[in-house]
Amino acid sequence: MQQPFYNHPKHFLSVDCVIFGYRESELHLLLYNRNFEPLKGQWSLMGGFVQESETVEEAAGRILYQITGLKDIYLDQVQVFSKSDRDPGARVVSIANYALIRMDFNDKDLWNDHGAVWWPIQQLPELIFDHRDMVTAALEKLQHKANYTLIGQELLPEQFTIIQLRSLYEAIFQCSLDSGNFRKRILSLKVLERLDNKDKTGSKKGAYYYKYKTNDATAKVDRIVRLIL
Amino acid sequence: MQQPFYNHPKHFLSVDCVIFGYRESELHLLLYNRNFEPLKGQWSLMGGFVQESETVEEAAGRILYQITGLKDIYLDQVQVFSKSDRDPGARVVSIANYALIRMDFNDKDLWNDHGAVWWPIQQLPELIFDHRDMVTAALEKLQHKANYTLIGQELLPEQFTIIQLRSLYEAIFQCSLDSGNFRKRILSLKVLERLDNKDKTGSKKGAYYYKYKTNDATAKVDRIVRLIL
DNA sequence: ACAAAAGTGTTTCGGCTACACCCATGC
DNA sequence: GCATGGGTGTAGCCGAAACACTTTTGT
Repeated sequence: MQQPFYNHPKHFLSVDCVIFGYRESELHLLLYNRNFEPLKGQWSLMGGFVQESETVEEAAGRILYQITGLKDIYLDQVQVFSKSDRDPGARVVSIANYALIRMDFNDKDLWNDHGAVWWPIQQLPELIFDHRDMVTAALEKLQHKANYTLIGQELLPEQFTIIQLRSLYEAIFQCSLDSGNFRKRILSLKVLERLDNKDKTGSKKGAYYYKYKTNDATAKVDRIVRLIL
Repeated sequence: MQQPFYNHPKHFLSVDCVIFGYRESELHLLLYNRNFEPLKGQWSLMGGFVQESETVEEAAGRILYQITGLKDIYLDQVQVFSKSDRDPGARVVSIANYALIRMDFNDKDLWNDHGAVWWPIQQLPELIFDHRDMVTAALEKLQHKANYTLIGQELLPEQFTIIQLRSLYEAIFQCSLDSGNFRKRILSLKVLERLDNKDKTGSKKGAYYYKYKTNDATAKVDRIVRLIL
């Protein structure tokens, strides 16, 4: 069955990143406008080729760093896309990843230089190749993650209110959640710590800020949102 | 950021298959004994290289066909493994997949020729490279799938009893499940159909055989086993 | 009749839902 | 005071867990 290496073909390997951000009760994606041929002017995910000595994860991190100037971004593998005609230029096998970043914590100049623009996820432009499928698969994976770990550290500011967290969940799952029940469920996980200051922008009373307690916020929990009814 | 294709390296791309089977209340893996150097005589997952014109899924299907003689095997992508030193022979990026097959439905000669042997998952031999990590990741993915769809079509015979199905779930999740509650939960999904014949091997009374109703057995359901307590 | 496994019923408990209600504050 | 959003309380319901109980049949 097996043959020596040199009898087998080699492939271009690329990494495409579905970069999620959150602002004003809506999920956003960071897309970029291709400033080179082919398909110049069209919208695409951030991507690049895997180099000789790096892992897929390192390649994705490198690409994110080039565009955002940020290191240690949360990254998760989604799926391999390998249809041989997916990229008309050449046979390229691509590994889709998704990343979570705080939209405010970024160097605007850097991504402006790259032609990167945040798009609300409900109104995405047309994307090249199979990038739209990558977005769909990445969103599913994000939903799953959000359901089994308390997400938000990566997408929200250091301090956030329970209301902001609920809005984030509503944006991720595209459904409305009962405010009282959501609060109780989240607080029962005991991973958030209430701070003394309040966010007064939303009301006169003000809403307490919370932050993640320790770094054990990655602890797995039973599902937060019941998806199938 | 982007450069033309020809400035980027190409990579060997392989596919490794974690092949699950089920027999006698235990999950098994189909492993093979390398009959070629390097590492001749050591145990490994089934694998092979992705060819020029095939997708990753096709490559995995082809490899499974070579070993089992079966087509249309259930296959699911697990994860990409890309550490540059994972295969000491060369830099090979590998995509782990898992497959589900019925252990009885197979051509023994075919896999004997390939040096393939079923191992109970509790007593696996040492595996080469990072194949052990692949098994772990595949099992997690299988657990997730089994929790959200009624699995078994791929692993059990056409006809099976609820008791067999429960044993399968106990093998997958490595825990014991209350027999009455499991039965009620499964039947409430309304995807199984009771047949008129019984399995008399386990008791004098006999246990009714069931089979999957239509092909909508892939319907998603709320979690069957609560994992986090 | 008895044993043993298959299958059903029943009780209890906890958590989730829905919604009503209190709280704090700026105007 | 009262409108507004933040936050808490609660009754009811549903499903899951635990386990007792019934059924079937070979010996």
